Amino acid sequence: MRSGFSIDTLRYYEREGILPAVARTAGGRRVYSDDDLATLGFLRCLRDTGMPIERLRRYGELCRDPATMPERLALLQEHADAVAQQIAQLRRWHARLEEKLAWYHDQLPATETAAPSSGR
Amino acid sequence: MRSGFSIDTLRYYEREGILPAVARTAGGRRVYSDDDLATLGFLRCLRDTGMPIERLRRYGELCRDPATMPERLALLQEHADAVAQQIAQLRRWHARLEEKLAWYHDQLPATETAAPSSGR
DNA sequence: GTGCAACCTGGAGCACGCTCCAGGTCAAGG
DNA sequence: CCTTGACCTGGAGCGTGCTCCAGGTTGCAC
Repeated sequence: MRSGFSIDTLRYYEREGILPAVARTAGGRRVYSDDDLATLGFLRCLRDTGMPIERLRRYGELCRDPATMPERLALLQEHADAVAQQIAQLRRWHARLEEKLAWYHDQLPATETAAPSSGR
Repeated sequence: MRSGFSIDTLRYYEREGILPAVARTAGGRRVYSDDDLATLGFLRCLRDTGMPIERLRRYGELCRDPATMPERLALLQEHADAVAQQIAQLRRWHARLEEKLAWYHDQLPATETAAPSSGR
C-alpha cells in the first residue's frame, strides 16, 4: 500500500493495537486519513530500524493519551540511541568486510572480470 | 561460547554445512581450532550485518574449494555494498528520529527529568 | 569403579512478524 | 437486479533462525 505496508500487515497492526482503530466508511471499509498515513510512515521508520512489534504497540498506545509525551520521548530517545549504536557497529563490521575484500584482492593478482557463470 | 555463538547454534551451523566438519577428540567431542574461531568471527560479522543463513552456507561451501576465490570475492563485495546501503538508510531513519525527538522537546517546555516510573 | 558435569545426537518446538485462506459483504457498472 | 472485484473477518499457516529436549556417552575427580 501507499504506506509501505501490505494490507495484511495494516490489519495485523490494527488488531495488535499498534494503530488506533482506523476510520471506516458506512459499509465498514477502512479509510486511512493523512494522519494515519503519517503515523504509518513513522511506524515504518521504527520497524525498519529494528523496533520490535511489542514496543511499537507500546508507542501506539502511548500516542492515544496526550499526557504521555514524556514517556514517548523517553522511548524514542532510547530507540534513537540504540539505532546510533547499531550504525556504529555496522560501520565496524563494514570495515571488517572491506579488510577481507582487500585481502581477497591481494590473493587474486590479475583476475579482473572473473567468476562469470555460476554465482548469479 | 567464546565465538559469540551458542553451542546449539554452532551445532546447527555445522549441520547446515555452514561450517566444515569440526575436528573431534577421540571421544567424539568438538574441538574448535583457532582457524575455526577465526572463521566463526567472520561468520558473526556476516550474520550481524544481515546475511541470511542460506547465503552463509553458500559462502561456507565456497570456502572449502580454494578455486572459488573470485566467487567469494563477488559474494562479499555484493554483501559489503548492501551493508553500506543499510548504513545509509539507517542514517536517514536516525535523522528522522532526531527530528521527531526535536519536535517532542519542542512540545514539552520545561519537563526536564520527566517520565521516571513505567518506561524501562 | 563411581559420581557427576559437560558433552553428544536427532528431532521437536518456539518466537517473531507477517501472509494466506475460506467464506462472506459491499459498491459501482451494465 | 445482477455481476464482479475489492474489501471484510477470524483464524490457520509459514519462513527464518535458532533453542530446547530426551536419552545416551565421555571423562575428570575422588
